[in-house]
Amino acid sequence: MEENLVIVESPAKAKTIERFLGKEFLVKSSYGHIRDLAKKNLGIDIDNGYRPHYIVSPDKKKVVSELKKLAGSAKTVWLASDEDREGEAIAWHLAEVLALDPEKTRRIVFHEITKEAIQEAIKKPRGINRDLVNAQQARRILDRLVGFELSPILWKKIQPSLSAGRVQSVAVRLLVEREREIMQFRPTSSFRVTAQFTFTDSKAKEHVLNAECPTRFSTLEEAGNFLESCRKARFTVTDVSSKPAKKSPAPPFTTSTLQQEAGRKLGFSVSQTMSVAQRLYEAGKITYMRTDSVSLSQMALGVARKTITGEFGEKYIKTRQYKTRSKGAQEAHEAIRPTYLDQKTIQGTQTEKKLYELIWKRTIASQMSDAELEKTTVQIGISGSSEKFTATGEILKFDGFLKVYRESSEEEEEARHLLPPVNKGQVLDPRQIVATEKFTQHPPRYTEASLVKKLEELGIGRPSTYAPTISTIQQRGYVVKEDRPGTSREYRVLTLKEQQVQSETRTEMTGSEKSKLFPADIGMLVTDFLVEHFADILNYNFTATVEEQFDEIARGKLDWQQMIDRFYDHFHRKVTETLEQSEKKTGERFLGHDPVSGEPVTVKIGPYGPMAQMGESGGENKPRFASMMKNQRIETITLEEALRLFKLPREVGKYEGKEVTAGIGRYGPYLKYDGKFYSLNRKTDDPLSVNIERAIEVIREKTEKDKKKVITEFEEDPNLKILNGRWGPYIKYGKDNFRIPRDRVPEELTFQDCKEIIRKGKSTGKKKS
DNA sequence: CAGTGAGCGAGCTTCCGCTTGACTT
Repeated sequence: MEENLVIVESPAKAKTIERFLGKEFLVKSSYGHIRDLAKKNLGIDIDNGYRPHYIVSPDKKKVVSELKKLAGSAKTVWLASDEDREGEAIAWHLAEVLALDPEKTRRIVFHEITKEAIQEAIKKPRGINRDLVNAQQARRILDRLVGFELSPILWKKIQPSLSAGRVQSVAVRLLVEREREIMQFRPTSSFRVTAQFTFTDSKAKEHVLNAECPTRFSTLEEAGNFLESCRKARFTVTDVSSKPAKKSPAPPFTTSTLQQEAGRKLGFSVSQTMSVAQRLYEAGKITYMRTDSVSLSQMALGVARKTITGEFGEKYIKTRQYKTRSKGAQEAHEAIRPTYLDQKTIQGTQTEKKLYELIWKRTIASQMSDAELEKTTVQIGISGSSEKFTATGEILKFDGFLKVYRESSEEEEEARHLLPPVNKGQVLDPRQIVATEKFTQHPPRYTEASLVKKLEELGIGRPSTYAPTISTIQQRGYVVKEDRPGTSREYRVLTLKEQQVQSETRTEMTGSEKSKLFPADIGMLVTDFLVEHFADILNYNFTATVEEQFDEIARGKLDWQQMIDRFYDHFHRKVTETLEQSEKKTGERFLGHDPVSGEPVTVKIGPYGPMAQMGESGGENKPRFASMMKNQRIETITLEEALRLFKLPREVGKYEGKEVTAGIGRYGPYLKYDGKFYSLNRKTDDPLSVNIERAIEVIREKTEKDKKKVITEFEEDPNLKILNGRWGPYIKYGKDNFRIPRDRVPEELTFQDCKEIIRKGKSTGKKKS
């Protein structure tokens, strides 16, 4: 029996700490929260002071019973969960569920995982901070109330299975509003003039100097006039000035900045970054990856100094301690850094290595000297004109941290080079002067990582929820992540060369997008609905406002039930009102009349997604319906595009004497042949124009695949089959599926074998909550 | 992997934040 049981949140942390504490200490993990509100009937007794009804989460039953046993036999139980609101609540739930005797229970916290810090913590135990626990309960209850009262309104008024919440609904709103800005955006153009000059120095060496006119000309005519005025002009250097500049490194990684940089530099998605980081953490290579803190431990700072001295020398060192500036940060952990900073690389997969090296570089760079630059500006006068040209250059005097790490924004900057040695008074020869038409850009669409950044700035969501939030809004269909091709656009160019001005038109690609988040129709509809009825919750400051109140609760200045009551009173009234009064929302938009029948054509969200309708329900003729295509949007589809949809399903041709038709169904575009359905490729096949050759190809491919799908069929019972599925072979019996034991060969199973497996094994399907 | 249509039925869906494996129809 162990004298002492220490409980932390993460098993990897438990392993490390156990090494520091010695034999009398057994360190175990709770795997995060062990209890949560019951899912049935809200899990909150509203009439009894919002009393929460907690139950042990099904997947935590095992952990809890093990901890209970160990706690019973230990002399002292040390609750060492994180020092933030959630951590305090975990400690409290543990004390409750394990029925810990207060006499033998101690609450401790440490900020670094080092032997000293932990031993220090053991010397200074305290009790559980009930105010902090209450702040967490208020947070939890508020989120449950909002989520479980808003979502059912959406099921009734818009579509089943939709969801709304304090965090996700605001995330979608950000995307919807940005998309609307982009839709309304009209680019304007102006002309940018650049010049290439040459001159020879005293040693008769020729140099090239690139310069730009700071004035933008709004029309082709103005740009032309300017070039005309340059035709016979003299160009003289009127001023050369230099000034020093500095660049400082970025702070070490937090969850959010790691996600951003891994996205930009390595092309990782937010969830990919987190799972690679998790593996690095579990292998002991990096510190905890869900953190909002930018601070480094004293120990880490020391090792950083040593490593930098060894790698680059003394003058590259500048020890810095960063302070977090993001709202609502709780800083229970360190920044994300390598556990051993003297390890520049590690063993592992390619992705693990890449992410580790990124973290190493960022951490080391944060402790290095500023880069020193010299910025030079050259002014060039034009005779007979008040306009001028300027040339700028940058020289790196001392690289400092840039030796190891550049933020992506710095990388993207044009590589500025050294200017040629010009002096004031130097006369320049114009080789060519070019006026190019440039268009203004619409505001950028969000990527996964830039959305996380925005949420963090607004104080919405936590490091542990950024990745899940991003996937939830995609799963609900509110948002899609995709690439979109650009369109070509013409732009005009004027070139002055050898005293001649020439005009031409060129084309460029514009507006192409890669891995961007686009709101779908349902996301726009739900957002509009929520903003209309629950403006306060959809407000970007809602979280910040309630966070202030949670903080007051944590400081013992506000009663949590009072706070919730004040919120719920107003909120619930709005809920009832909306359920009673608001109409079902379909986002219907009228497009025009069908030129053939004269029937009205509308688009809206139907029970199976966005659809077009011709004719009115309840009118003389039954209305016709057609699903919209994946790339069409209710807000932007035209009458012509909608009319084309009604041409489906259409006959494609004949194959072996039987008719092949094409249409769009619930699961995308399809072919129908001989009573069976064949999916078309969403991206490359268009059911409106697909030809019979392609159709036959699709049908043949599918037939081939289906042949391989069935491994065995039984005469004894046609309901029983051995099939090849997504996760390998399995047994299908009626509606239920069964796994095949690992030691059996699927091809050799007999009817009796299968019956046996079915009898023994319970279905792998449907899980109970 | 399967399923391809426009409201009968019965009952379910849903939130945010902590944390990892188990194992998907």
